[in-house]
Amino acid sequence: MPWDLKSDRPIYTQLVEQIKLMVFSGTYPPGSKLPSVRDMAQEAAVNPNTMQRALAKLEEDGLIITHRTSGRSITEDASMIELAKTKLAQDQIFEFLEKMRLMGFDQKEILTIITTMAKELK
Amino acid sequence: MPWDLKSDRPIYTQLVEQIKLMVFSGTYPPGSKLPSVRDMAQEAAVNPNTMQRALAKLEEDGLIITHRTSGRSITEDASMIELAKTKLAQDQIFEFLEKMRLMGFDQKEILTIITTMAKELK
DNA sequence: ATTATTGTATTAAGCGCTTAATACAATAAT
DNA sequence: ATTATTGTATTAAGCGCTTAATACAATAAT
Repeated sequence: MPWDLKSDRPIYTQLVEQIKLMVFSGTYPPGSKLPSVRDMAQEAAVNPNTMQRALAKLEEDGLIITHRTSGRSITEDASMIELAKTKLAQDQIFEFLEKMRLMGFDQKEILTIITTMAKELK
Repeated sequence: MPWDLKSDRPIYTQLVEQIKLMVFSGTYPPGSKLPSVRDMAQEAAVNPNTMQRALAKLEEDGLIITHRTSGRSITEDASMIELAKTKLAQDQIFEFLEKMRLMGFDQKEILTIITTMAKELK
């Protein structure tokens, strides 16, 4: 099942984002083992080099740990994951509110629209 | 004043987005004249070719009209602008809600977080 | 001990984006 | 009539991203 990748942004940044979401949602719990670079690359239908680049970025951020020859795993630090999750959520909201503000919506309108849509999604 | 451009996405798409926001917010009202490609390029601190590309995209979307030698202007069709504005807003919200859902937040949490942040921004 | 799997590195090619330097035709401004 | 301004087009260069094809060292699995 190839992942949902658009062409309007570098692929590796999208991989970083999607893997982050999987970590935050518990698809890959703290301490769990990740598939190999090659397997993940095939799963996402990208070149291993590109997946490698995404994983390297995640390691740089401290979310993932590399064990030289036995693959990679998610950090054991659950509170750190929780922190990163909260930060991502806040960044998303801030960016969204800022864009809506620039479009000329005021707070009241924004809240009305979002509650309506949230309910529609069941 | 150079515009706020990041390096994680093509510049021309960011120009499209920012110009759209200016149209939606009324900075450039329906029917109003736009500065020349060269002027806008200098204002945003990008190459004229890049700005040209952004403007061509906006014209393709019908938001802007080109008058061969007397520059460009915003469409007179105010209702069409309003429609595009609403669509952009909904797309933003949908994308945001989807990302939050993938992170594992439920509706109630999302609404709590966003109302809190919206109030903080005054 | 041998084999398979791990992350990692390198090289070459192709692609789109961006910039820079020009040039041109059409026409608005003078 | 002349000049300046408009959008537009072209060419060349550089850059980062992505892929493909390999290769290697370390070590887990057998």
